[in-house]
This record gives sequence, structure tokens and C-alpha cells, in this order.
Amino acid sequence: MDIHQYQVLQNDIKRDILTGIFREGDLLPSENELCARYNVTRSTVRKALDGLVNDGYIIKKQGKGSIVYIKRNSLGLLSFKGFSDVLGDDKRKIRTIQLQEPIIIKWPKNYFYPLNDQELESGSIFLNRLRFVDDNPVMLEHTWIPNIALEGFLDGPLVNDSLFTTLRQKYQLEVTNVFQDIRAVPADPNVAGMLNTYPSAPLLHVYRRYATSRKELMIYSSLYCNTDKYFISNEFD
Amino acid sequence: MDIHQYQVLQNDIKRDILTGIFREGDLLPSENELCARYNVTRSTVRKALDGLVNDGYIIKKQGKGSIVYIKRNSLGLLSFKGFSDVLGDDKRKIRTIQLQEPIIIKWPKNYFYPLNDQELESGSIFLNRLRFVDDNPVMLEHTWIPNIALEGFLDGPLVNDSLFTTLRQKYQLEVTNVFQDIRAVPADPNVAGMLNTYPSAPLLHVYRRYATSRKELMIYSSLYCNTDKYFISNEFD
DNA sequence: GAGTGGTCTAGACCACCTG
DNA sequence: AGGTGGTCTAGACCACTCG
Repeated sequence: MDIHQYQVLQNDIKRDILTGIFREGDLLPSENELCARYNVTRSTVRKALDGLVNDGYIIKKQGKGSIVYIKRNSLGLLSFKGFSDVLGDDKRKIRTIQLQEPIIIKWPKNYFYPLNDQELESGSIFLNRLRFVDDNPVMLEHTWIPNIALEGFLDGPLVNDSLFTTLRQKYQLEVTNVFQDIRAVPADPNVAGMLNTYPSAPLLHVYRRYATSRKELMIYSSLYCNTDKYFISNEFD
Repeated sequence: MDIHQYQVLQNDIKRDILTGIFREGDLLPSENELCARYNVTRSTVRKALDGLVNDGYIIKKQGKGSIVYIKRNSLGLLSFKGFSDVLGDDKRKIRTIQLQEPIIIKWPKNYFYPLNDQELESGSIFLNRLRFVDDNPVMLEHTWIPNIALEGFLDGPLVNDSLFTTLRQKYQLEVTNVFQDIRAVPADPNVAGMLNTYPSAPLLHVYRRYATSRKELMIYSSLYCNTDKYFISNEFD
């Protein structure tokens, strides 16, 4: 299991981008410069950079250089867009409140995804949150996290009001993938009230299953969105 | 606008795969063999093959060769799922009909995405299609394709009833990315009729922008989905 | 015009697979 | 052992950007 020279170079640059030594918009050293520093030929440097382009760390411009450009991450997952944003790009103010304190509960019966025995036994941490964009309530989100090796989750608040940030910082857990099933449904009266719309108004209903860096840990969400004023945006690649 | 040697090689192989000269599981000629045939060096051949790996046409095995392997389609862009499928995995029968013959039209005023001058000048090829799952009409899709270097598009039918297959086979165009904006809207009476539901029923409305391997060519769609019986599924990674 | 990335040549040695 | 893809060297010329 050798480490190749292009991997060394690639890892060095990746580290420098992730630790902020190179920042978004910065130019990397030129290919010739990197050849000299690492004492390799240009095709080795180019192979390393090709990988970084592919992984979305940089883009290259002929005649200009290699530019640090951290790809808009997989979080097209949860971004909102006002109608006007389709043209412009002004920022939205996003806020999340917890409708109840996180608690540990048994899984609901007939859960929307089949669960394995370990998940069923351990119960789930349940979050009940409402998200606002520009002070309009737009998303009601119920989240269930299998209570597996997440000691102390209920002991403190969410870091930055964010579940994913909390999982990253307290448990070194990354969300690696998302599967979602999307429908349009009529609002039931309760949900309509919370999302500030009328009963039977069309709402987006999304079931989400997040895969994480811990293979056996999936996170489940069910969310209702009022898309009257805002789109939900997804970007793949 | 030169054509590079690696592109020639790439296109030749792509064509031979798409037309069935090379079939799934076949071994391509070895890199050295291709060097000899095309009178280029190995790094040119490898650059060509790297592209084919990236586009999902082949996989490579050290010591073995390059194997034709057409990647399972670009994921959940357009997959449906019945409620029962959340558990099982029985196949749905999918059918698409064209509500009108493809035509070349001017772009609608106030188009939902801003267009550049070249797109505006060239007009667009317009498709108006209705998709069925298990004989239920579930998706009404309007597609606009800038009429740029797509000679003969209207001359024949879609290959396999599929726009993407047509673009791939006739123009070597790959869809590389999708951006979508999703809302829930009440059905207007016309659309409701076509999707076999009632006026003001909640429908999914999706604006899609597809990026392709030809950088300046984007494809635009607006689609309405009746998600009464079927989900829309997305999978990222 | 100087510097950048894009393409390409003509070699070399290695790791891996198969007969 | 012979052939395959994987890595790498040491050059060359071109197209593009920018001061």
C-alpha cells in the first residue's frame, strides 16, 4: 500500500484548503511552481490537481491558474430560495426554533422506513423543529435519531442550532448521503396553523433518510414545507 | 475550435459502445493497441479513457483491461416510487407520450431562468410530454432545449422515447448535473385534467436546469407531478 | 511578452492478472 | 512470462489571461 506522489500533493493541498491556509478564491501555486516544490513533473502535478477538480476543491482557468472553490456542498439538501433569488442572490435570514426539548422516545408504530432490531431496541432521539426564513415559518421538521452511541446528546443544546454541526463536533459524525421521497400534500389543520397557511393548502412533504460516516447510523426526518414564498432547491452532481 | 486527439478517440469509443459494437462486459482494445491504431502516445489514450470512466462508460481493471460497463443511470433524477416500494422493490411500468410533436419556438417571455443572448437568438426546441406510471398519468413535463448545434433534432423520433438517450446517441451529449427548484402548488384545471386529479389538488412543481457536457448548452424543464400514488425519489451522493 | 493551464510525445518502471 | 493498466519523467508547443 504505497502512497503515490500525486496523492501526497493532493492531500497537502486538500489539507491547506480545509484548514484555511488557502481560502476560497485564492490562486494555488502554479503547476510549474508545484513541480519545483515537490520535485515532480508536470503530469504528476496535473494528475493531483485533476483529482481536486473532480472532488470539487478547485477549478482551473486557462491562462489564469487554479482557483480554490469549495463546491456548494451536498446541502442543496436544505436550501431555500425566494422567487427573486432566481435572478439575484441576496441572502435569506434563517432561524430555527425547537417546538419541544429533544427527548428519547420509542419509535412510532408503522414507521415510514423499516428499522432494524438494533434501531428498534435503542429507541430514538426525537427533535421537533420549526424553521423560519425571513421570519416566515416555512418548514416543520420531525427528526428521529437512533439512540446508538450518542451519550450526552440531550445534555446540552444544539451547537449553532444545528443538528449536523452538533453531530460533527460532539461525535465526529458526517452526513454522507441523503435519500428522499417527495410528495405534495394538502395541509392538515394543525400543520397549516404552524406554517401560517390555510387547511388543505398544498405543502411539500419530504421523507429523508440521511446516511452518516458511521455506517450503522441513519437519521430520519419527515418535513412539511410551505413553498408559497420559497422554493426548495437541490443541486446534484 | 480544434478537436483534440483524445476527443476523437473518446467519441469513437463512445459511439461504438452506444451503437453496440462494444457491448456490456466487452474488453476494449488495450491502451497500447489504441496507441498504435490512432498513432498517439499512451497518455493521450489514457486521457481519453479517463473521460469515459468519468462518464460511466467503462471501468478499468489493472492487469485486465478496460471493460465496457454502462453505469446504472444518473440516479434519482426521475424515479418514481409507489408507497409499497418503500419496503419492496417491484418494478413500475413507465411510459411517456408526446402531447405534441417537438417544435422550434421562441422562448416564452419572462422565462423562469435568465437566458443568455445566444440562447435567446437560437430559439428553443419545445417538448410537451406526459409520463405514466402503471398507466396512471403522473407527470406533465415541458422541456426547452436551446436550438444550438442540434441539427436534425426534429427529423426523427426520440430514441427509446428518451430525450437523454437521443442527445447521447445523436449528439454525444451527456447530462452532467441538475439544479432544481421544488414547490407544492394547487393544480390548475387544465393540468388537473391531464393528471387525472381535481382542480386545486396539491401538485409538485419542479423547475429543472440540466447542465450538459457541452458547457454552453443547458436544458430546461418545468414539470408537474401528481404525487397522490407515487413519490418522487432522489438519491444524492 | 511573460506566465498560466491544455495538449501531446517518447520513453521508463511497477503492480496486477492470466495462461 | 507476457500483457495489462498505474505511475512517473523530461521534454515540447499551443491557447489563453493580464499587466
